[in-house]
Amino acid sequence: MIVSGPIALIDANCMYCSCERVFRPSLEGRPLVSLSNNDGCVISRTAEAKALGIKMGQPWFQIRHLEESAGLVALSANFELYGDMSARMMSVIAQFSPEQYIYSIDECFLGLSGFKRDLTAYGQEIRSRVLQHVGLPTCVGIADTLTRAKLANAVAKARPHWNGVCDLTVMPRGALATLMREIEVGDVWGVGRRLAPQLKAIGIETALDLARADPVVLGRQFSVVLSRTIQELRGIPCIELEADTRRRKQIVTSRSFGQPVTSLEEMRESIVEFTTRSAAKLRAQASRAGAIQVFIRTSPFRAKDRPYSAATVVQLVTPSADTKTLAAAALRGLRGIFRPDYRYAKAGVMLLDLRPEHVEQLELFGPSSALGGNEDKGERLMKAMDDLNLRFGRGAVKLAGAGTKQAWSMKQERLTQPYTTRWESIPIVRA
DNA sequence: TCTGGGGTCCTAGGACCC
DNA sequence: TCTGGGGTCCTAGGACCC
Repeated sequence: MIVSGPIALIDANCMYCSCERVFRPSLEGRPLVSLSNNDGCVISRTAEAKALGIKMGQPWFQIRHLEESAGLVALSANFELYGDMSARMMSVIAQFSPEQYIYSIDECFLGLSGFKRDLTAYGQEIRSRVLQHVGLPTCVGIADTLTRAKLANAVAKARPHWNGVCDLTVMPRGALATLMREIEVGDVWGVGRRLAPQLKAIGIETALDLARADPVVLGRQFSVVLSRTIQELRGIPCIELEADTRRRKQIVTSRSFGQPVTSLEEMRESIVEFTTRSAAKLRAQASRAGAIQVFIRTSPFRAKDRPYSAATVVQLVTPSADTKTLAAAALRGLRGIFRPDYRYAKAGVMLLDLRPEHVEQLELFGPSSALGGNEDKGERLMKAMDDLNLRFGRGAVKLAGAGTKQAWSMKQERLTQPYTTRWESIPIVRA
């Protein structure tokens, strides 16, 4: 979708931290970070935290001292809250265009072709309505290609005098060139930390340098992805967004453990748990998996531990969305790769070869649902499990194999309430 | 002591086919 | 000294994104 005409990219400012501030206004103006699972590292930071020199992805233990010395506040990531706030934000933004593409939890593209109006003013309207209805601050970038819209958004965010909206479609060529000369090549969407130094080595330092480079030559030297980025920077659209984003091509559930796992018993529990979660996501998108991958590994950061990392893919005879079937396959895979006497730091499962549930390839040998197998009963059981877990919270009903103690589960010592999704957590304001 | 999780796309190379 | 050529499919790994 979104093939031509102006595109807006709307993106929440430090989304996770802003969500927390909505429900704890006292955090306004203070340095605040949101921590990844296991309270491992920083995944969102406010301007005040950034000013303290805190980097994206920085390990928490390295900056912990700033709590005392600089009044830093750190909270465990509360994805239940952020997901719900995201849905609210997206539905407000959807009121502004029939063409919306949700790109991630905190940003979406809007198609604005045919809009005969001042787009900068329109961007301001979007910002103020999202702020009023959801409480989240946003920035808006407008341009003729996705890559330029990303660039415009970054400018709107970084430079206060734009007041949160930057529209490149009305910018004179000379001014645009000047702007692009001020942006490092590594900050261009699609140029990551591997590519950036290589480009700089051949004299391409800024977004403008990249826009003026030869897409054919660089395409050959690096990749077609980069040549598309160049075209997009020049204002020629060539990156397509898929209309159907809801149906994933693979589903992963993995976690770092709160404490090292050494026993097969505990590892089996975690694998059943991860499979359970993946299978629920699979059913929610009405798909089945043709294969499941299991992976386990020790910590890459602990020099004292002997390193070990392994993965294996187990093919299913018939594609399935049944938690029991998938868990059995995952445990078979685990048996093949598990080695005793290692301190495992992380494990996960990945559902692969996904296909819509109504497309069924019958098994050549053996029973199948169409031939009077057990599938129907299993499907009803899964549906009942999903319904119960939706109503009473995830984990209300699960396989016994997932264990009840879950000593390996992650640390979340600074978790806030899911203010918008649980009755008992809804904030009550006393006058 | 303590370093996240979930995705997509592209490419190179091997297996296999005629 | 001699060793085909062209195609497809699959997988692992790399790069990128948020």
